Amino acid sequence: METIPYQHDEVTPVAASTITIKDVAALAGVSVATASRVLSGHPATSPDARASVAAAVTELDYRPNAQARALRSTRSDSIGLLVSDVRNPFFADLAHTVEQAALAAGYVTLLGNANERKEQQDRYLDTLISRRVDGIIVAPLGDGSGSIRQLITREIPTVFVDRTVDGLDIPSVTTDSEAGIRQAVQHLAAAGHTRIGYISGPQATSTGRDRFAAFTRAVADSGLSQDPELVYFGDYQAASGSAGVHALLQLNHPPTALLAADSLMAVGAIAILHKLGRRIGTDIALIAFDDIEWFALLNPALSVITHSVEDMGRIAVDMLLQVIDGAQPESVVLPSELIVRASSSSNPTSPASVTSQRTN
Amino acid sequence: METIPYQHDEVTPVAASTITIKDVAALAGVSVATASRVLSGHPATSPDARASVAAAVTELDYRPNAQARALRSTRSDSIGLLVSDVRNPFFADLAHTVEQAALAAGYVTLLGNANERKEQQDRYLDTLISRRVDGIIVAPLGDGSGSIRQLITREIPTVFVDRTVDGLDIPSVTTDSEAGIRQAVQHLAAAGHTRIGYISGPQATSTGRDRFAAFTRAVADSGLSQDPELVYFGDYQAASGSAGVHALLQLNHPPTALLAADSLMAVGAIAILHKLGRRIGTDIALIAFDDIEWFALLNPALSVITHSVEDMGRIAVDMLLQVIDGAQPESVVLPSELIVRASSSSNPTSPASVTSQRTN
DNA sequence: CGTTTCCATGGAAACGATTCCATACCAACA
DNA sequence: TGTTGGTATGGAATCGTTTCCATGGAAACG
Repeated sequence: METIPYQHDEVTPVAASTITIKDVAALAGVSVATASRVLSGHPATSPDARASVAAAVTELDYRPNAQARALRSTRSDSIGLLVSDVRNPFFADLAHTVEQAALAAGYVTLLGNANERKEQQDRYLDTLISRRVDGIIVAPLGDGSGSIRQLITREIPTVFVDRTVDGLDIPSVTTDSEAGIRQAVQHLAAAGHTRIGYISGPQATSTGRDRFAAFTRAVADSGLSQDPELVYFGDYQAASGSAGVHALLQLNHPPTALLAADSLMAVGAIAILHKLGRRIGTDIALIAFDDIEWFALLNPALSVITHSVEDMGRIAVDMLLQVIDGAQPESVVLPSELIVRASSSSNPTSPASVTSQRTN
Repeated sequence: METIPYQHDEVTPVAASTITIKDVAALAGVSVATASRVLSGHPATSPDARASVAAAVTELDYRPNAQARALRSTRSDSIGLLVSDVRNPFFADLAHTVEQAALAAGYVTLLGNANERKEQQDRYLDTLISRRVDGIIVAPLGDGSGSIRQLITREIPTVFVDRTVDGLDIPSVTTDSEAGIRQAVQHLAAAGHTRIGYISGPQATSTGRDRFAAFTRAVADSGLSQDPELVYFGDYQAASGSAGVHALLQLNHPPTALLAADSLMAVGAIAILHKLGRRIGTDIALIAFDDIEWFALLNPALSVITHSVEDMGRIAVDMLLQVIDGAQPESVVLPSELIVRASSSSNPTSPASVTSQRTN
């Protein structure tokens, strides 16, 4: 691809490998100290100094070195956001909200991706700590072991988001899965389902445990089958959703309805149900935790348990700023709610789900 | 939420507000210089020194200050990735691939989100430059004005990804849209469509321009209608996909097939087509640029023009590492290809698309 | 045994900002 | 006029590293 090399069609500084505040001060005819004061908006500066420094800055096209500034002032004006999986639309949305909210407050966001793996989480935590970010928002994974403990020992401002870690006293903003899951189970029970298959998240995450516990309670309270075989433990990734459906449909008494604990596993579930020729909303009911924009575009539209990712991100940033300021904000629990669409409209008398069909 | 305060159930360093290399050196009984050499793997160190420093490091749980290191060594071991929109699954996947590839090469990735807006792109570029990242991968927006010019004047290692900017001599990895779009148009022409509506990306992006040009050429070469009214200019966001469908269907001679220039606009298009009761693949054909995993799960499954985001991310990181090492890699152009699914199986004789239906 | 070579080491100077402290100036007051 | 007080300024220390340079000792060579 031929491109025209850069042309000097306007006055640009020569070479300018590295321009420091010293150069600015020299050109402005003031000391480094004064230049620094002007640049950081210190009140004790004369109009003269402000003018000449400003002129020098634009002429030299000076950009302060954030490293040096952070080293001396112990603030980096950056926060870290550690999510479990950027490809999960829920976390992509969260990243977007957090990043925008942080930017508005004058912080840049460093995004890390744990890939649902503890060692990657630890690696990124170490990196973020090493870079001396001013605070960290993390959707944690695992128990309190490993690098996560340093958040406490080093007193690094931290907020947990979506998930928590038992035994760590860190403010969090999470979702109350209980309400949404209860509504979903009751909704399915009302349609006559007695055997609901549950594709659970990993028990190494608090959401995995909480949602599973909520499901267990709801099933018991509604008098439905508590057959442990109806629960498949996945890992919040699409492939495990497929595997879960596969396993559950092979049971002697397969479920007539399915509840997937997150959106990616729901995607996996839908994919394999399509492949097996099971009609969602007709042969089998399906509800997913997490609302994704295009879930409503599926045919049939997917019933979901929704919770506000915008609120979660915004509040998390808000809380983190408070922690950075030395406050100790209360943890926040956001509501969840069932949205009924066509995918959960089937009832258990549909023909295809009565007999168990072996698939390979 | 009651949690048990952190317990000292193992030997942990006291308080440890900030542990520097000086503390490590003191405990190890060596000088700071030696400690530094051991830590950075300098060959000129004795086994004794290595052992005692290593012991001190673990005992104190020392983490080097990345700011200070970067300040002195002018390397930050970090790269910046500036994408147009994290919520776009294509860029989420790209972010994931880039981040993993960079991590493998020992770099952390700072993710910025331009939100398809030039001022946010400039803001993030300034920030990344300020933080002295070792290199930048950016899916650029707009012309060569604003902060983007600094990438050249400051000689910052940069690679363009997905998009380019005219007149800037920077290596890039992009997709050859031509082939895929030509296949799509020919496929639709073969089914008898003569009026294809095109929901274009913004002309401020190179992909927006390239794909539009490719569409125009393909339509001309296939002898189809070149009516300029059949083109709607969107902004790569979902809402503009809806707006585009709305506008195109209101024409006196509405199109019988639609081609959307990216996945988000396709999502918007699908949403409004559902709402209007137009059956995709029956009343109207639809093809989208960008393949997203769940596009195949839609009913009818969506025909797409696919290109490999994994290759793109991997190659971009690879090229950036080369540029950082002082090389000048050649730009890479990846292929695109049509995948035919059910959404483009309709032909123009379907009833609903013959008359123009006013909608509001 | 004397000289050269090599290697491990420590002192100290950077890196580029912020910030403490002392100073010089000017206005205001007694 | 002499003291006070406030304000703008510059010099210099500092943040936590890396790295240059000099040094000392041991090994290797003649």
